[in-house]
Amino acid sequence: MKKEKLIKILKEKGISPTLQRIKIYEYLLESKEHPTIDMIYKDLIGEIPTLSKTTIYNTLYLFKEKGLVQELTIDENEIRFDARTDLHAHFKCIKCGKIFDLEFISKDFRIKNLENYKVLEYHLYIKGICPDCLKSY
Amino acid sequence: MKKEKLIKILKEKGISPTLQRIKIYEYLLESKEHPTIDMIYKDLIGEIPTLSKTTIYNTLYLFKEKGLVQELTIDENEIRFDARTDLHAHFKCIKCGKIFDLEFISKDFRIKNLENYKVLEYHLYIKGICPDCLKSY
DNA sequence: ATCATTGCAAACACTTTGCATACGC
DNA sequence: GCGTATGCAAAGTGTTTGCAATGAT
Repeated sequence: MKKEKLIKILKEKGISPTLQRIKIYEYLLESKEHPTIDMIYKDLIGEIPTLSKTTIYNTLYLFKEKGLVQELTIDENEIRFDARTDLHAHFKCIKCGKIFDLEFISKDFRIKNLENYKVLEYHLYIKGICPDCLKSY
Repeated sequence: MKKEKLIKILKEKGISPTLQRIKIYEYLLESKEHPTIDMIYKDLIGEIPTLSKTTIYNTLYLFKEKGLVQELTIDENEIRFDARTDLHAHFKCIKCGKIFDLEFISKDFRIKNLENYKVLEYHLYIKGICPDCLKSY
């Protein structure tokens, strides 16, 4: 995605497009890995040598607040972020630790008494072994 | 549930029924709160004054390995455990932090290419505001 | 000059590890 | 007595906080 487009998206959400924010958002969009804070940090510190993890935390929680990213809690230890905010499922491989996006063909789950709750987020997490790890068994 | 029954269940799973393990399992079964390690610790330290968190960790991961409990990752900060291992959904209230069990009326979600993966666990997590917190708005 | 943003360093909180002690057959 | 279970203390890891420095208008 072009840098101008990214800046436009950030501005539309009311986020002032600083270098750090642009780079972090760009990274999230391009990475298909649902990166952790640490992954983002390690990959961007080359480009932005003064980058701190604090800024990444600040930025991602700001993005989340503005509805630009979603936070995943599929992982036991670390928080992960996803720039896709539409409804899709996530698969975590217990062998390699990777997290994959999965698409719904149909999603018709009805839940008892859910009308009494105010729903803000849905997360479907599936854990198991991914195709690659199954092969090398 | 009677203590004898608990001991029987533990033995059937190949877990030697020590006092700590019985109490922790009993607590999990009776609590509807999907407690964190800390909640278990605080509530049982009165009964078992020498109890340590290490033992609670050991015990719960042993239980998990034996299929007696499931681990929830709905929470950002803490791991929670649930003695119900059948498929049901979990709701986390972002106001009060409580976690509720929700029952499926129907669950027909089909996911693209899932046949390439080996599925071990499903988790449906919903976040929002619970009925009680909605009232006091 | 003022306000927002960044980022270092310290503090925190939860979890894991190492190892010595205690328990049970 | 020997293997298992327990639990203290220390270390480890991810996250949050306080605050000073920087940057933008």
